[in-house]
Amino acid sequence: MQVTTELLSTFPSLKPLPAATLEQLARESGVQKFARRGVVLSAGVREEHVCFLFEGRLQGVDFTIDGREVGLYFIEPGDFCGELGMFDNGLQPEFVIALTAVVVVFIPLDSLRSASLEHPLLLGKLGERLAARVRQMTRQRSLLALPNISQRVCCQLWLLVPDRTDAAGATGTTAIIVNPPTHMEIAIMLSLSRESVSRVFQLLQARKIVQRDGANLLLVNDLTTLQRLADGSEDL
Amino acid sequence: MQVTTELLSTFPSLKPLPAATLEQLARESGVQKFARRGVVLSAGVREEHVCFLFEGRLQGVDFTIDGREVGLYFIEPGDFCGELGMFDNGLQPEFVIALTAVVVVFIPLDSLRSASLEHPLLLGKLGERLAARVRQMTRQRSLLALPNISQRVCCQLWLLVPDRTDAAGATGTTAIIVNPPTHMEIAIMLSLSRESVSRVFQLLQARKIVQRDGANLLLVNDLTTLQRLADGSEDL
DNA sequence: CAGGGTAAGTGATTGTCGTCACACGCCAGT
DNA sequence: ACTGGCGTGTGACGACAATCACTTACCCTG
Repeated sequence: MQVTTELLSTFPSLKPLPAATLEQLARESGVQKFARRGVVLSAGVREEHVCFLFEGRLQGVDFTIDGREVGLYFIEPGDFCGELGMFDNGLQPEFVIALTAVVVVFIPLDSLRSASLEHPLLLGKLGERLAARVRQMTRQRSLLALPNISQRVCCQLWLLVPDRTDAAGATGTTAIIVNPPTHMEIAIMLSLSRESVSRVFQLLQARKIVQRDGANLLLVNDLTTLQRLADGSEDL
Repeated sequence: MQVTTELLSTFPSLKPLPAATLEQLARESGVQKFARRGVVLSAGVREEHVCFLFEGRLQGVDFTIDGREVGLYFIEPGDFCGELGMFDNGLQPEFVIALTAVVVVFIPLDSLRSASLEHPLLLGKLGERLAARVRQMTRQRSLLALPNISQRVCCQLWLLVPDRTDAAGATGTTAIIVNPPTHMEIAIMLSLSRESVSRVFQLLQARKIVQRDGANLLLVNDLTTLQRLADGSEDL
């Protein structure tokens, strides 16, 4: 399908590029749709494109030797993935799959490489993204070391809260998580069983800390307590 | 302490740089020694240096909210850490501590930045390093999801084997790990208790798969079986 | 409206791993 | 030679999370 410069400039990392460069990129790129559970990038192969997410939600996943699914990170619209190939010649380390129906733009690594030669800014953006990945993975790694399972779930939930601030009370005590991950998705992010996640959610709902609102809305009624549960100063 | 260009050129990432650049870097850098357990880089602060390891061994560690230590990666001589600051303006995400007495060279971010403006190669090296970090963390993450504890330990052990190849038998069946991590260090890498690691090692030693040789040498007598244990085709 | 797929809730059971408590050997320092 | 610290080995015990096996609810889609 045809890619327009307008489409490309919806992506924050590409927007600063001059029109001519965007046109060049647009010519060499392609749009693609995937259904839920579709495999957008495959692990173990040399992916020759960076994948920009226009619509929907992606997840980076890996698999253990014994076939267990492992959740790594989420990708939201406007963000991208598969940028590792820009930095070395290795293989794509993880799968990227569609959590919902998605629309993505594939830009060839080569095109981005030549674009970034003229516009180091672009390379900078890619570097920032990679650095953010490392930070996110480090945070997630310490989550996994929490021996208390409820705390782990609460921490993850806390990380899903949009624009949380460190000062708990200051921000008001309620928030909304749109399109929250399913229990299963949370479970594989935290190396837990789905049932365990489900049971933690039962407790959270019983204490009115969170509350479902339809299929794709999760209300966090008591941010303060959630944070206290997350940082371990309170037990569920 | 004074840094010489000879010292800097022992580092593979810096060696390709022209002499003039190395001299400039040398003038702005410093050597420092740390005792075992010394804190080389601190999490949560803006580190203004990249840290090149000349001698000894470093480990990246983080801490959970409840104070548990989390092992992230090892740094061997010739390699470096703290390069995240080159890519964004964020804080150092993890601690880097000395596992043995170490000698490190601190090069200011600013110096590296100006050097990399003239020599994009250097930036490339830093990018490769970052990409390698992401790959390593991804691999480690799937390790953590293994439900079987012995398999987890065996996998980690397998990763510690120098120049292992995928073809198990082809490489001969024995290897040597120099300065193997302590049980405790392995435990925090895998989010296990020290005792559990100890017990797995007992089994491995009973089956003559590994064998200690003095304090700082671990012989892997049966690489083939170790690999089978690691990939789950055999149980301990 | 039936039917199938997916998400979620729940109880019973089992196995495992962390914790605690201790002992041992080794080495460096005084 | 005594000490203290550290790395390690080991048993007993209890807590707790995974697993299994259902059920329920909620959609799409035909």
